[in-house]
Amino acid sequence: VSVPQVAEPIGVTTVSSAVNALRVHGLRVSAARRLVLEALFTAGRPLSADEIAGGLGGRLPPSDLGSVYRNLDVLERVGLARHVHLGHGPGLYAPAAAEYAVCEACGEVAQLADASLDALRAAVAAACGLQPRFSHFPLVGLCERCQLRTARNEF
Amino acid sequence: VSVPQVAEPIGVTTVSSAVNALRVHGLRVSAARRLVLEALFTAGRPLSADEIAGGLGGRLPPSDLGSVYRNLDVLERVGLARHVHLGHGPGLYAPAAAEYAVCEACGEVAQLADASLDALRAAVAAACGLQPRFSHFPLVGLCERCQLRTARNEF
DNA sequence: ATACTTGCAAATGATTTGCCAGTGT
DNA sequence: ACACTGGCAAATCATTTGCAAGTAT
Repeated sequence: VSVPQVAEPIGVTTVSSAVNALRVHGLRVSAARRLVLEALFTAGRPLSADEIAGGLGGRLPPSDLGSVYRNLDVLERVGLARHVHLGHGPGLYAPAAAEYAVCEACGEVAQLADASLDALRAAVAAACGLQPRFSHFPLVGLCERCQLRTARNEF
Repeated sequence: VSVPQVAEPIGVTTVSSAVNALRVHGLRVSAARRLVLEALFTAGRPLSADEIAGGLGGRLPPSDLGSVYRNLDVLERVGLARHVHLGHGPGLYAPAAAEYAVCEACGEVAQLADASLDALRAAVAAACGLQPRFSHFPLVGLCERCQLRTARNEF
C-alpha cells in the first residue's frame, strides 16, 4: 500500500519559470516537454494525460501519449507537477501545490484555499494526530449545499 | 469526476447475517458468492479481488476472478461491502462500515476508530464546511511518529 | 559527440463484458 | 421452469516499457 512519495512542490506559475526550473535541474527542454507544461499551466484545472496528448481539443498541437506520461513523470519528480485521483477514471495532473475537495453527492470539485487549509490541517491533527495532505487523494464528503438538501429529504 | 454513490452500510459482521441480508434483498446465495463473503468477513483487512479469487493463499477454494468482481459489485450495491483505494494498486474490498487513514511516509494503514471519527468529522466540518467520509479514499498524511522523525531530520 | 528524448508499438495490470451452460428458488 | 449466476475468454481502459531514430546540450 503506497501513496507516492512526492517532491516538495515548486512555487512556479508560468511556463517560462517552469522551463528555468527544468534547466536548473539539468533537464532538457524539448518541444514535447514544453507542450506538457503549456497544457498544465494554461488549463486552470487538472488534466488527464490523454487530454494533454490530444492537445486540449485543438488549443495545442497533439503529442504522443507515452511521451506525455514520461514527461509528467519527470515533472512530478522535480516538483513542478502532481497527479490527483479525484474519483474513478484516469489520474489527473496539475501544477504542484494544489489540494482538493470533492462533494460525493454533486461531484463539485473545489481547490482548497490556502487559508482554510491551515485551519483544516490543524483541526485534523488535533482530532486524530495525523497531519493531512489532500493533494493525492482529495477530501471527500458532503458539501454544505448537499448537507442541507439531504437533511430536507430526510423528513 | 465521480466518487461512487454508495449504499448505506449494513451493520453486519458475520457471514451468516450477511447471507440473510442477501436473501432479504431477493438475491441468490451461491457457493461463489458465499466464498466472497467468507473472505471479506474473515480476513480482517481490505482484500483485492485477486486475493479473493486466489482463495487467500489456500485458506479458501479459489474462484473465478470475473465472478468475484461481479459479486463484489452486488455486495456493494446492497451495502454489505465497499472498496477503498489506499494508494496505487488494485482497489481493496472490505465490510462496509470502515474508514481509513494512511501515513504517506511509512505506509501504515489504520482503521479510524468510531470515537475519533466523530471528532474528526466535526473538526473538518468546522474548518471547511465539508462533512467528510474516508471510506473511498483514506485520510492521507504524516502519522505522529513520522512527524517527529521528519522534524528531527530537519535540523 | 553523446546522452537524453521522442514516437510508435507492444506489454502489463486492473477491471469489465459477452456468452452459454449450470443452478438456486 | 425460469431468471439469475458461474466460468471462461475476449475486450477495454489506464499506464508502462522496449527500441530504433532524432535532438538538445
